[in-house]
Amino acid sequence: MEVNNPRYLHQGIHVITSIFTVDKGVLKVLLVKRKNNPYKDFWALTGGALYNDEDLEDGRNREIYEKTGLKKIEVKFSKVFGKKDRSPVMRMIAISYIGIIDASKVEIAKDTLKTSNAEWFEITSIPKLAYDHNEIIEEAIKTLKEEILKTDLLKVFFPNGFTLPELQKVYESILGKKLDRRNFRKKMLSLDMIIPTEEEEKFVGKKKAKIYKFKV
Amino acid sequence: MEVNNPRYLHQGIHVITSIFTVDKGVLKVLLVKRKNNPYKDFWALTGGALYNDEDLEDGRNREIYEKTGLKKIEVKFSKVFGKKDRSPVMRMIAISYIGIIDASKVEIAKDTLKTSNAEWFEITSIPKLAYDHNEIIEEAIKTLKEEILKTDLLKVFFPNGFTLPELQKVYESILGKKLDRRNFRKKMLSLDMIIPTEEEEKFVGKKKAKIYKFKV
DNA sequence: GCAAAAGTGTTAGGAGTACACCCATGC
DNA sequence: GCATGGGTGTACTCCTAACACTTTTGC
Repeated sequence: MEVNNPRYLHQGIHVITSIFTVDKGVLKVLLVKRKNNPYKDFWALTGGALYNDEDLEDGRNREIYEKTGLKKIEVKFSKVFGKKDRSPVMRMIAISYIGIIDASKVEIAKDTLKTSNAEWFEITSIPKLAYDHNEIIEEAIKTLKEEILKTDLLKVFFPNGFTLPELQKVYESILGKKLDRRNFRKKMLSLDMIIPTEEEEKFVGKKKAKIYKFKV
Repeated sequence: MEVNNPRYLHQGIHVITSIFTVDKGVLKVLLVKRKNNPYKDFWALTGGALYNDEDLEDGRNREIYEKTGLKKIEVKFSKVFGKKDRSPVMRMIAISYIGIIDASKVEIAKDTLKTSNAEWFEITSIPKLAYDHNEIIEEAIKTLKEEILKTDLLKVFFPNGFTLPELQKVYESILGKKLDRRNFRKKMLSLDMIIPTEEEEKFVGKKKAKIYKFKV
């Protein structure tokens, strides 16, 4: 490879994570406000340019940390975006991931080196974003809906266990549709992903539900 | 983004396609022999570095063309490879795709600007390849097995239609296992991907099989 | 006793898998 | 008539989806 061929110069890799949460039954995505050009003062997904001395996964985690203060987020790959003009500065490829956290349990840094704000936006009211991030979010939402049916991504909401009705509400919020209680229960138990505990809910003005946990 | 931050410099994107074929019931992958460093005289998958003035898909097609003379290959995305040291020259991310062609119907250029040879290798006897291409092929084979069950990638073998036993043999070669004739037929017909024609096989010393075509 | 939410079982349809026999052809 | 390979049907299992009644609790 002729490193100095001008056609190879000035290329980079964006590592971008669509971080979701469910807040009072509503699916939201975390957006940060950019301090710098390009797209100064635009809202954007968390992410940025990969360094040339770090693995892809490390760069992604670093970007999440730098722009939100969050560490150790479990993510899944979503898609690659490679239009030549997707960045106005230079040629950037984007590798897109999804993650999900419990917004009520974490503190998001609102003012960082590169961001002046951070907010949770309902996915039905996302503003015009920097770069092609609107398109990236759309694909990320599709990936999210597929992944929660195959993995235990949602365990972040229930570090101390959950009742099946609670879990079902989170699924319904993300999938955007009602599920049948009996079928949901059957499905979850058949996936071999959760186990019942001896505990029950407390202090509720109704029948107490049994508490489950995700398997380790 | 500070374009001149040294940590952003010298990065590039490999666009790599594992091109498969089935030849006399054996799954093979196309490898080319490199003329230049790094990995001079090593066998490698078809692919190379993306230019900074072309879309990802265009770069992938250009690389296939430059290294094999092939045009218009339909491909599917496989995986991203992002270890920081996967190239000894500079930091390169690899975007990996799969494709499949009928080796008997195309002429592969054996001597190009960057390659001194091109051969079909059985996937059970692949040599030590350039870069991390051995790992990329392994993942590509997984992707291939998934995709042929969901898409009409195999239509390249049958431009003039096919009988179900013929099609089944190709599936068996790729999946590496025998399939039940009755179940295969049911599955194929239920996928709504093929349609029967009025024709039959000719000149065979046995019962004539009906000829099918892939839907447009 | 009543409102609120949890828990439970059955049935029907579709997909996958396993398996055995008859049919058309060329020799 | 026999060897070769094509064509077909049935039964079982599993998963999905639709659907209604009973139980526990707090007030």
